[in-house]
Amino acid sequence: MADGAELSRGRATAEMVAARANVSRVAVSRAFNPHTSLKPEKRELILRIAQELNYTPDRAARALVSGRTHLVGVIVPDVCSNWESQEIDALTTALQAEGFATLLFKTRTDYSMDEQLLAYMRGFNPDSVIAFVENVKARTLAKFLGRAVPIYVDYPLPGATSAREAGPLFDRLNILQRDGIDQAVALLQGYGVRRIAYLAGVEKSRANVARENTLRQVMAARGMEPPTVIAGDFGYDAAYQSTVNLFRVGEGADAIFAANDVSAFGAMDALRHELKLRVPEDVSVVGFDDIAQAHWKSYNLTTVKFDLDERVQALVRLILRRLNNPDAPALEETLDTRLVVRGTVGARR
Amino acid sequence: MADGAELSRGRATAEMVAARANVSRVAVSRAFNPHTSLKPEKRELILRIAQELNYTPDRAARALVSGRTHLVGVIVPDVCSNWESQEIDALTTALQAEGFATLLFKTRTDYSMDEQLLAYMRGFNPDSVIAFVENVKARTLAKFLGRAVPIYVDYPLPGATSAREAGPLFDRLNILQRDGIDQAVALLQGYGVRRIAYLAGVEKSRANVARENTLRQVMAARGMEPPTVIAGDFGYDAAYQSTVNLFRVGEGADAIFAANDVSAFGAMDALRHELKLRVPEDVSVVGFDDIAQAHWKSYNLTTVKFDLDERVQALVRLILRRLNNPDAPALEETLDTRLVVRGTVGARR
DNA sequence: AGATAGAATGAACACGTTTTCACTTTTCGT
DNA sequence: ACGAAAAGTGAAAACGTGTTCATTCTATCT
Repeated sequence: MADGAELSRGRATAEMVAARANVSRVAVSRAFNPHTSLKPEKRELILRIAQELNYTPDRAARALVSGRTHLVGVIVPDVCSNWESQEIDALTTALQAEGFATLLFKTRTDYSMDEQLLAYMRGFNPDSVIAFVENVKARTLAKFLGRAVPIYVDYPLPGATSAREAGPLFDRLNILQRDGIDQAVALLQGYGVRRIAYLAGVEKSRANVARENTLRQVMAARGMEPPTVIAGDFGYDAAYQSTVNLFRVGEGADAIFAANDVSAFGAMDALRHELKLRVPEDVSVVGFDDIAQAHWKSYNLTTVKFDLDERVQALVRLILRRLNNPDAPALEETLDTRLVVRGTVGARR
Repeated sequence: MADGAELSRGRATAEMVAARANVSRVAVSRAFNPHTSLKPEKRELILRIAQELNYTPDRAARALVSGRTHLVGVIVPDVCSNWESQEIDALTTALQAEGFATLLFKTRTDYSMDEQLLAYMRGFNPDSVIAFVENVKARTLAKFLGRAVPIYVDYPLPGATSAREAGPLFDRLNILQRDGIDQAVALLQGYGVRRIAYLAGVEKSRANVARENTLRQVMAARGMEPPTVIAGDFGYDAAYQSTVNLFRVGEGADAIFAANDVSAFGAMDALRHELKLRVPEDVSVVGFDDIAQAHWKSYNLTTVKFDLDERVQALVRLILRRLNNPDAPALEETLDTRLVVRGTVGARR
C-alpha cells in the first residue's frame, strides 16, 4: 500500500491517486471529466480514493491546457454602494452554483482608471467579465480582453451603437427605464406636482445620463416643463447638500426625483431634518433601484425597481451560453422596470 | 519581421515576444521577474515589444510552476450586510495595490454549508483565505486548505484556544470589544439607564456570543443587573419585530444595545414608528460597527466603532508576511474599539 | 596582461493536467 | 460462434511559464 509518490506541495496529485488505485494517471483524469468513457466501477473506485486523499484536479494545470479558469471578473466602482453590493451578492451565489467564482475588482468612483484596471484584470484570465466601467471604448475592451467574454450591462458601448456592431464578443443586457419612470411621473402628476427636480448621479456616468434623458422625455411627453437638475454623485452626503442648496439658495421644487435610492435618502433627511419640510406633504420624493433599505420605516421610499434576481439570472444565462458557444451571434436582452409605491409621494398640503 | 509563431488562443506568448526581440524565451521570463539578472537595455527592449504585442505572462502557467495564484479567497455570509461590504471594498482595494485579487464566495447566513464551501474554494488554490465562517473546526480547516494561509479574524477557532496551538498556519486578528462596550455602558449609566436589553445577532455566531458576553461582564463589573436578551439575526426586520415584542408583550427597557448597526436601525424604527416612543428621550439605543449609514440624519446612531482601514491594513500585512515567510510563527494582532457618540443616547424624560 | 570574480545567457527539466491517437478488450447482432 | 462495432485503455504530446545548471561574456583587480 505504499503510495509511491511524495506529497507535492501539500496537495495530492493525479499521479498519487493513480498509484493507489492501480490505474493510469489518464484514468484519474477521466474519472473527473463527465463526458469521457471509463468503466463505471473503475470511476467509482478512483473517486473514492481521491476523496480519501483529499484530491481535486489542480485548477491551474487545468486552466493551462483548457484555457478556462472558471473565474468571472466583476468590476465595480464601489462595493459598499447598496445596489451594487446586492448585485454582487446575487451574482456570487448564482456563479457558485454553476462551478464558477467571482473575481472582484474595484475601479475608482470617478471611473478614471478603467483601462489600467482592465489590463490588470486580464492578467487573471477570467472566462467572462461583468463591468461597471464608463470611459472605455469598445475596441479598447476587445484589445484587452482577448478571448474573454465581456457582458456589458445597462448601457450602449461608446463606439458601438448596437450589440451586433460591436462584434460577436459583446452580449448586452439592457434596462428599459421608461416604464418605471413614466409610472412615477404619472403618479406625481396625479398629485398635482408641477416642478420636479432631478437629483443627479455621477455626472457623465451612463446610468445617470440614461435616467436623466428618460425623465426629460417622459415629462415632455406629458406636457411638463423640463426638470431642474441639481448635482449629486449617487451618494448620501452630496444629495443632502444639494437638496439644502436647492431650497435655501435655489427655487425649491414640488418633488425630487433622485438618481438612486441612497440619494433619495440624503434628500429626505435634508428636507426633514435640515429644512423642516414634510415628506410627502410638502415635497414628494422618488428613488431608483429599490434597494433593501427602501422599505425601512424611516424612509419608506417610493421608487423605481428592476428585479435583481431576474437580472442576475439573465446575466449568468448569457455568460454560460457564450462559454459553451463562443461564436454565437451577440445577444441582447431587455428587462423592464416598474414603480414600487410606498409613502413618499402624496398630495400636497 | 515575420513573427514565426501563431497567435495562441488569442493571446501573445513568451515565445512570440522572444522571436520578435531576437532573444531566448528565458530572457523574456527574466524581463518580467525583477530579481533576475538581465542586461538593462535588453530588458527594456523586451518590455517594449511585450507591450506592443499586448503580452502578459500567463497566470495559469505561472501558478502551475510557482504554486502562487495571487488570489485571496474571501468568504462572507452576506455581501449586502453593510459592515461586510465595507470590509470587502477596503480589502479589494488594498489587495489590488499589492498585485492580488479578491476571490469572493458566499456562505449561507446560518453558516450551515461552511465545509462544502471551503472545499469548493480550495479548488481555486487561493494563496490565502479570509473567512467569516462559524461552524468549522481547526483541523477541518487545516485539512481543506493545504498550503493556503487562512487568517482567521475576530474570534478564536474552536478546537484551538490560541493561534500558537493551531499551528503556524493560523494567524489571527482580534478585536478587543471591551473598551468600546465599556464606554457605551458608562455613558448609559451616566444618564440613569438601569434596564438594558441586548438585541442579539445570529444566535451562535462568534460575533454575537463575544459581544453578549462582553456586555454581561462589563455590566456586572459596574454593578448592574444582567441584560434582557431578545432575539435577532443581524438584520433589520428581525430587530424590528423583536423590539415591538419587547415593549408590547415583554417588560420593555431603558436602553437597547444592538449586536450591530443595522439591528439598531430596526430597533429605532420600531420604537419611533410602531411604538410611538422617542429616541433617546424614552429609550436610548447603541449600535455596533459604525457603518456609513450610522451618521445619516434619520438615525444619527451612537455606536461602538472599530477602525476598518486599520483592520484591513493589518490583515493585508499579515497575509503578505506569511506568503513571504510561510514558516514564521503564528502572529496575533489586536485592535481596539471605541465609542462614537452621536444622538441616540441621552437623559430620560 | 593575466587571472578571476561576477554577471549574463540558453538548454533542459519541472509543474499537473487534458487531449489525441493508436491499441486492446468487451458488447452486440445475426 | 463469428465478425463488426463500440467502449475502454495507456503512451506521448501538448499548455506557457519559472528554475536550475553549466557555460560564455564582461569588467575589475593585481
